[in-house]
Amino acid sequence: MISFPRSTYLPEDRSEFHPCCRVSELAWRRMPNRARPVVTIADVARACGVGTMTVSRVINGKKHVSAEMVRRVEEAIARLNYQPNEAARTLKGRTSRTIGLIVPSLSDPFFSQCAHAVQQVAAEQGYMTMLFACESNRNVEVEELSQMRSRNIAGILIVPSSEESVEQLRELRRSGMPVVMIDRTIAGIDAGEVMVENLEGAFRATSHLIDHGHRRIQCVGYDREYNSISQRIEGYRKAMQTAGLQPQYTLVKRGVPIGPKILALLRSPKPPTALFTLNNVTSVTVLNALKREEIRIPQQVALVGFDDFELASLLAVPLTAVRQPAAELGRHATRMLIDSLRVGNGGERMLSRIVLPTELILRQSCGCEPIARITHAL
Amino acid sequence: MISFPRSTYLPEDRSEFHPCCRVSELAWRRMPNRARPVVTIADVARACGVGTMTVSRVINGKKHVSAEMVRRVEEAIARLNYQPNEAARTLKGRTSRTIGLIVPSLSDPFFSQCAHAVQQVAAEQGYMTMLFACESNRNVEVEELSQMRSRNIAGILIVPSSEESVEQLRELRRSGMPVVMIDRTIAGIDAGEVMVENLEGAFRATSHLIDHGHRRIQCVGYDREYNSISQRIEGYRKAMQTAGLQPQYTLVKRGVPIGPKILALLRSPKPPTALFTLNNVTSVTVLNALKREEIRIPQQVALVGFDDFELASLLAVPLTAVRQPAAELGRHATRMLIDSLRVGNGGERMLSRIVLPTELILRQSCGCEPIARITHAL
DNA sequence: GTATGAGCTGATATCGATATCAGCTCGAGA
DNA sequence: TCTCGAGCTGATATCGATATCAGCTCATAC
Repeated sequence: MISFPRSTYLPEDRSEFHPCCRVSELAWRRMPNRARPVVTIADVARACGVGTMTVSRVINGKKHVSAEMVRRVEEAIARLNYQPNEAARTLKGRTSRTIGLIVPSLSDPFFSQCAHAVQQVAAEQGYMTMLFACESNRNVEVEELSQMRSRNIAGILIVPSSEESVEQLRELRRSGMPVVMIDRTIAGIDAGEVMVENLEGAFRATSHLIDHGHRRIQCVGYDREYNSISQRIEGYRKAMQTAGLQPQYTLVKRGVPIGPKILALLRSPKPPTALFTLNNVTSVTVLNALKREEIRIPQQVALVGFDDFELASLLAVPLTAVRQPAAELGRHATRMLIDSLRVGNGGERMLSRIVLPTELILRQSCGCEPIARITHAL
Repeated sequence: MISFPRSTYLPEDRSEFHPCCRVSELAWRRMPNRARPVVTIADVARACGVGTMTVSRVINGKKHVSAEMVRRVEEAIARLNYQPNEAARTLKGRTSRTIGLIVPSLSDPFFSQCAHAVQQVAAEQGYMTMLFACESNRNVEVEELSQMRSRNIAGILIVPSSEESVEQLRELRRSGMPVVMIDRTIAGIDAGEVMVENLEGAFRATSHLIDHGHRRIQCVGYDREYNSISQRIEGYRKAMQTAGLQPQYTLVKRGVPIGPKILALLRSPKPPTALFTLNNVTSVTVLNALKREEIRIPQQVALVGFDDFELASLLAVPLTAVRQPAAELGRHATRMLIDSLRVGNGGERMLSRIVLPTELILRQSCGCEPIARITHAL
């Protein structure tokens, strides 16, 4: 083996916090606040020889200020590189120009695409995005919601992943905080909703397998804790029922390995000839299991998944999947939230329900040979 | 085709902002601030019949308060569901418990994993994460950095994607704001750095192809605008040089399609027998092009990429790739930043340089048959 | 010539939490 | 008994921006 130079590399040293930083909570709180030299509105006012209100008016409304004065103040602002202190504005104005985004995870491309869109639309509209990833941990979600209140968040976008936070959310709504739920909803909360046509997408996916001549189609996924999953299950059931077929489910709790169950099922006397997976995590898990056992798709078992992803077309067997418009979801939700912030006063009127269509992307895992697209619109 | 019920679906209505919301910037600024009923420290104090300072002491230090008083105040806080107003704290204390994270994009799994780790570590340490995705747009990055100052961000984590922001960053550093650069660095800025062994990883990847008997190995990617890419290029060059081979580059500017270039190259008289792609976007682009032309990997051309991803093993030809510890990168950077916040006063001492090792994950695209792992440590 | 009001500007109070300092109580030591 | 200090508590000022209102100037109308 050829050798080569090494660069500085010190992972052990830093895998934990620096020793001098392991201070008690108490000591940490007593930490002196760093005094950063800041240019305030008073400095700008002094520089122009005017009062602070004049400067404030220039920064904001610009009404009732002479053109000459605007010029002078703007020049001083530029010269001093003044920037208004958002904390002070927030304190006075009661609401920050910041929206909170709570997602279960960012490792899932569905959520990260969604988050990306949210951040972009918000930025365009002058809002910052405070990001929270709760990793489906119930307590974390509750904690995060309470943090939001602390920080005078203007509104909340949430992919709810815990029934525990119902109480919190309801209370936030009562106090006038606009909330938009994305991808899933929690019953009993008067908030905006942006979802996809889960039932229709699942119906279409299942029907497609039926059209391929499959009769024993297994519905596979992680339980029905979210209503979006329930809707997909219902779409599957309806498609099976319509075709006079018996629905079959393999639904497990989060954390239970699903691969072995499917493999066992495929070795049973009357194995399913096709699988319908309820989300992309399930699809990938199942694909991994099938690959390990070298089960051929779609010859031995066909597969259609809910939720498409970028690399689906480059897989060993390109995956047929129901594409959800993740970025669109985020965009619509953000717009809805900001709309409701603008009309002010809780903006109840603006919080509505949007349901976006899905699209069945035909690739090879369902048994289709040609690559084609069927738009979901009927 | 079987028909099924449709749910409410109104995308056109909402593709833009609601008409009533297209207010001028002026009008929007004059929007009345919603008056939200808030429980303040004064309410808690009144409820206990004590002064606000006593309550403040209970919330924070708990020194110099009798046990009985602590009990009474805590009871009142719980009963009233009081939460301190972060804006007020920030205004008084000059620094918020919020860190800013700037990444080029969240659609790239490398960055989204990194962001996820950052958010988690920060949350554990009582910090919120303000997210910014600049989409490699120079002006946006500059704008975002100035927003940070406005919002009294405690510190900045950045995957820098623009030389334009050098000036901004330098000024922020001067004013005592801790900054940690992730994955890439910009010269001339005195900030923390958390990177991977790019040179070594690329050297190893290239050497592996050489060990497979390849002589014409093409280095493919999107220009050298970041130093991490430059280091990878240098690692490739060094490996080629060490083996007495001639390095060959296909480096294009962002936005230029790279697929056609590679295909043209493969049709030339002396085509490369192997490709080394400089990041995962490039790998995927090249894989797409090769698939379209049905070029077999590794028989017609072998491929090793820098940057591994979750689905690499499920691809038509499982990809051999240099794995970067994305989450580790985020974790270390966040720890470094928070360390430096804790020691306070700019925390210069704590801002150091960390370089993490990479790992070459052997799959089939390089020509290796068995699936095995070679740890990068030498 | 004076009244009126429109247009512009600044002094002051305010948002909520906390640093500072002064005041209070109580027990120990002189 | 008096003093002193330790321990606890509250009044006040402060952070930076803005709402409110008062004051000022000037032109027009009476």
